[in-house]
Parts: sequence; C-alpha cells; structure tokens
Amino acid sequence: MNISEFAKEAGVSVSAVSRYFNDGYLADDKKEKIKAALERTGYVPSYSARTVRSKVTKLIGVILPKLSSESISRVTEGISDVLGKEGFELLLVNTANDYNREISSLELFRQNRVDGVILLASVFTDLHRSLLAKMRVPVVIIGQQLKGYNCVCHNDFGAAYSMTKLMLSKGVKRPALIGANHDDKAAGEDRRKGFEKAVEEAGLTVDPKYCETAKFSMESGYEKAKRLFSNRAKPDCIFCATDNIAAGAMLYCRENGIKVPDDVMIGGIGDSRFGRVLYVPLSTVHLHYKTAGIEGAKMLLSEMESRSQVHRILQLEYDIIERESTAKEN
Amino acid sequence: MNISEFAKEAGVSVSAVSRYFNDGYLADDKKEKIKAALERTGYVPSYSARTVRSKVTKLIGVILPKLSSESISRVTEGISDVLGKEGFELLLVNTANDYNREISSLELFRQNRVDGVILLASVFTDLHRSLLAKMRVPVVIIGQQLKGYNCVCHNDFGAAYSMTKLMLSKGVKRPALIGANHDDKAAGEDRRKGFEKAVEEAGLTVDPKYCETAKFSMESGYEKAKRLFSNRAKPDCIFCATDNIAAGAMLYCRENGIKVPDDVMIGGIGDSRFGRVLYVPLSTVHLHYKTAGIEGAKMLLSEMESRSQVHRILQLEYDIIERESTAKEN
DNA sequence: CTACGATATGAAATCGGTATCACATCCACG
DNA sequence: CGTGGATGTGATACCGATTTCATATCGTAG
Repeated sequence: MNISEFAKEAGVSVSAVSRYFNDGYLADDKKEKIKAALERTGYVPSYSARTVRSKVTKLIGVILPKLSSESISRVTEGISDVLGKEGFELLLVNTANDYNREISSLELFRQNRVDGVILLASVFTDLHRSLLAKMRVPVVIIGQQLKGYNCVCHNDFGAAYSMTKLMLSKGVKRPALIGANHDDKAAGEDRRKGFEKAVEEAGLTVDPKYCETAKFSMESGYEKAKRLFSNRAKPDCIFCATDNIAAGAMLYCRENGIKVPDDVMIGGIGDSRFGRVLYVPLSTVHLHYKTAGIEGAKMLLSEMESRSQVHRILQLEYDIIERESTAKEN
Repeated sequence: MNISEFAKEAGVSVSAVSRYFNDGYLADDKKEKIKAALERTGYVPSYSARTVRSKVTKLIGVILPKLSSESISRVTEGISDVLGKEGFELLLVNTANDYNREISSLELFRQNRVDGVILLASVFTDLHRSLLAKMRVPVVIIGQQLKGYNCVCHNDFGAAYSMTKLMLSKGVKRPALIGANHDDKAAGEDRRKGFEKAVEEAGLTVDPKYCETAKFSMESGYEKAKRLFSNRAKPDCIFCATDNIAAGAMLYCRENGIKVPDDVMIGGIGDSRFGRVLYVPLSTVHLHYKTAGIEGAKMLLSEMESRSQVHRILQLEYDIIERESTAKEN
C-alpha cells in the first residue's frame, strides 16, 4: 500500500497524509480520519521514498575496527545513547581491522546513505585522507586526531606516561613495554612515547630488547611477555598498551611462576571490567570511552545542524586506577 | 549530481548508466565512457532513489539488548561476517534492555527500511508477537525460541545442568544459584531449570534461600553472593547464570576471605575471555556465540532468497570448560 | 534467403513519497 | 469595509533512480 491508496482509504488527500506525518497544517478531523485508517490498514510510509525527495536519511554511519572489544563497544554505546534520542539509527560497519574495508565503507557512505559519519579508525593513510575529503556529510573521528575534522580523543601519551611513572616510582629498574602497532598513532605511538618519556625521566634507558609490539589480544600479550622473559636480565615492570595485553602477560607470569607484583609489576590502559577480578588485580588507566562516544555524537549533531567548517579537537583526560599489580615491593 | 546530469557528462543515455551499475547489456565503449566520467566527476548513485523502485535496501536490521556485552558482540561479529560478504550492511539498534525500544525498533523496521531482521530478544510479550506477525520481511531470532520463526539458540538447559552436575560430582552439599530474570526464557528460566534438575538428581533439594536472581553484571553478582553468604549455612557451591555474575561472586569471596574452590565452588556460563585470567580461573561453559551469529545470518539469507514459510530451530550445543574454580576439594 | 534468438539501446513510465504553488477561509486591525 | 497575516487545502511537479517497452542490429541455424 502506498500513500495514494492509503489517502483514498482514509478519505483525505495525499497531501494531508504527508502533512500528518511531517507536522504541517492539518485540521483535527482529518487527523482523526488518518489515525483511524492507520489502525485499520497498518500502513507505514516508505522511508526511502521520503529520502529521495527530502534528502534526510536519519541514519549515521559508524565505522568500527572491531565489534567484540570492550572499549569500542563502550564508545558505541555512548554514540547510540545520544543519537538514538535524536531519532537517528546507526548503520554499523565492522572493518575487522582491515582498512581496505574502512575505505570501502567510506565509499558506501558517500552514496547518500547517511546524514553523518563517525569513524573509529586506527590508522590514517593518504587514501583515507582523500576519501574523507570527498565526503559530503559531516564526519567525526573518535580515538585519533586528524586535522580538519572534529575529533574526540584520549590523552594517550599522558595515560601511558602516568602509568609508567607510577610503576617507576616504586623503585623498579628494568621497565619493559608491550605496545601496539606504531601505525596506530593513539594506542601505538602516543602510548609508547609516554612510556619512553617516563623511563627517561627516571634516568633509565629504553632498551629495544625490552620493547615488544603486540596485537590487541590476550594471546598476543601472552606471547610477547614470553619473549620479554627470554631476555637474560628479566624485566621487573611491564607497561602494556591495553588491559587485554596486560591480562595475557599476567597469564604468562602465572603459568611460569613469576610473581606479580613482587617479581614483575604490570600496568595496563583501558580500565576493562575484568581488571578488578584478575588473578592479580590490575593497575590500569581509566579512559572515558563512553564519554568519547557521547561527545563525538554531540559534535556530529551540532556539525549536521550548523554545517560550520570550524573543527575542534576534544581531548579527554584519564584517571589512574592503582591496584595490586603495581603494589610496592617489600 | 544526478543520473541524468551524469549521463549527459558521460555522453551516454540514462539507461546506459543504470545498466552500468546493475549488470545489464552494455557495449564496451559505453562502459569505458562511463568509467572515465566516473573518475572525473566522482558521481555515486543515490541509494534511496534506487530503493524506491527496486525495493532492495541491502540493509539488515539487528536488534540488540545491549552493545557492551562480550556474548552479544560475538554474536554480532558472526552476523556481520556473513552478511558483510553478501553486501549487506547492519542497521543496529541498541535497546538497552528496554523492551519498549524493541517494539519501536520493530515498528521502524516495518517502514521498508530493511530487507530482513535479526532479533536478539530477551523477553517475548504479546506485543512482540503481534508486531512480529506484522513484519513484511524475514525475521530470525537468536538466543531464544519462538514458534513460527527461524531461531538459533543455545542449549541453555543442558549447559546449566552439566555445569551444576560437574560441581555436585565433587561432593558439594549446599548448592546455590545466582540466576537471571525468569522472563528471559533462555538465560533465566532454562538455566535455572538445568540447575534444579542436576540438584534434584543428586538427591538434594533446591532451597529458595539459596536462589538469587541477578542482573547481567558483575556488580549484581557481587551483591547476590553477599546475600547468599548471609544465610546461616553457607553455600559450598554457586552456579551462576553468566560469567559476569560469577566474576562478581568471586570478587565477593576474595574480599571476604572465602576460598574458591575450597570453601565454595563457582561455575559460570559463557566462556568469557577473562575467565582464564580471573582471580581463580573460572569453570564455565562455552556457548557458540559467534557460530550463532553466523548460522542466524545464513538462515536469514536463505529465508530472504526463498521466502519459504518453513521455519526451523537450530540448537547449538556446548562445551564444558573445567578450571580451578571447581577443582576437587582435598 | 529468411527467421529467430541474443544482444543492445534510449524514451518514457514508474516507484512512493515531499515541496511548491495557487487558492480558500477566517479573524483582527486600522 | 478593505487589507493582511495565519491557517488550511489539494493538484501537481519533482526527487533520482529502475524497469518496461518498442525497436534495432547481428550472427547463425534451417
């Protein structure tokens, strides 16, 4: 059933029906007629037909590197809360860390399918930049910074710096790093730099043999911890770029009789829910993921409204959470 | 730029352009012309305009009770894997466990916005049923069973039964339950029944004082464990409906000097990633969440293709994972 | 040589809505 | 009493694609 069939059924004009759904001027008796016919027939207007003319999709494209990650799903939840209230739906794309798919999703979103885009990218290539420049709808980037776009990011450098410093303040001497891929500016590069700064400030040096790069998984953290402990002089402190990596490292320690924190301190970033209930409760850094989603969504809303070309970067701060995994040695 | 402007620019007819994007008969020289003009202009056809005529949205509506849950995001990942390969995108709705929003999402999806729906519901009310009956596109339900629909579900009863039995086989005498809301047939009712059956088979009785109902969170698990231990005779075994609840219970034990598994065994369901690295590694039951997503998506695809009215229920089995939290007492 | 199926083509109808436009009331104000 | 603003109305052009239809061309089987 389409609008004109329905209009006939309700005994009103097509225009009246359209106005009923939109907000236009309409006499009360017609509203009643339409409401009654709606109940009778179960008619619902077609969204795509509406979009052709009005251009409004009420859809926001969200590009995520993966779905089953605690931090990412918290961000998404924030986004969903804000945009849902405004009547927007999320068109979600899971790129599975494959940035060809990031590219193809951006292509997809150019097809007038969405009113705006939120991008949780890990890496920016030239292709990203050129494609982003071609987008005809507002774009907000969460988790990374890119000039010319509204961004919400975390103080990754500071978080890593503070966590490392916390451990070093307890007197450890051979700090190690299990970082993330350097191409990921936020979680990879910035956190590594934060670690390095803290180490250097403590008068120690960053030995490449004590720096590993892991994927964002427990398994990878486990493997990299194993490699760290194959060094002749064992590390007495490991800063991990994420809590997942830290959990993997801790598992390795447990299975190999290495005591946390007495033999080695372990610190992570992300404040995962499981940190509190780990084998040894994990010291970590709380990043405001949900807030990032909320603020990013708000930015997008205001950009869609004003279409202003002024872009800003919102950097969220962090909170150190100290638990047993970095408790003072006796 | 629209199709006719673009056709003029490319020096071909509108029909030729449409055929280029669809697959129709088209001479090679025209394909070349169009390809060249495409590069020059960056034209992309409008999806909604296409949809008006062709009815195909290439969108699948996915209704989730929450986003930041490990089990749910695994299911979603499976869905996304399968549907992504077939060129579908996901229109995600997070209902935040509010089933009014489940209802309104179903309403939304009736507006010709999606080609199919996947529903991860927790509860089925009459309103659900009547609305589902009105849907004009195929619907697949994951995690619950509903007659007349394609469903993928887990053997919740069996999983709970086996986990409880595992613990009882170690000689515990005062089993307790921290279950989920009874309205949730799968995670609430079925798991409770599995627990009860195992307890009764062991010649014990299910005392209501040892049965608590928690929300799906660690915090709630913690609170309910506290209540269980306020009984005069302490439980020596707690079956928890989810790993999150189990983690909360374990946290309570740890903070109160209750030894796991010596004082109390704890078992969960879900095989969360953190189970292995918990304070005491958690015995749990692996449910094939990702597989559920994959199979559900496949069902939906085949239902969209055949539009057959034959519905089936696929029940996935489970694997017991035994760890320290239920190790035999000495 | 003819007939026919396969391939190719562009004009025009169509999808189901919204936006515009011309026009009708009605009430208030000077 | 005339004017004008606010409200209300339906016919129709329009959005940007796809699909149909009538028609053309060509190779090949009979």
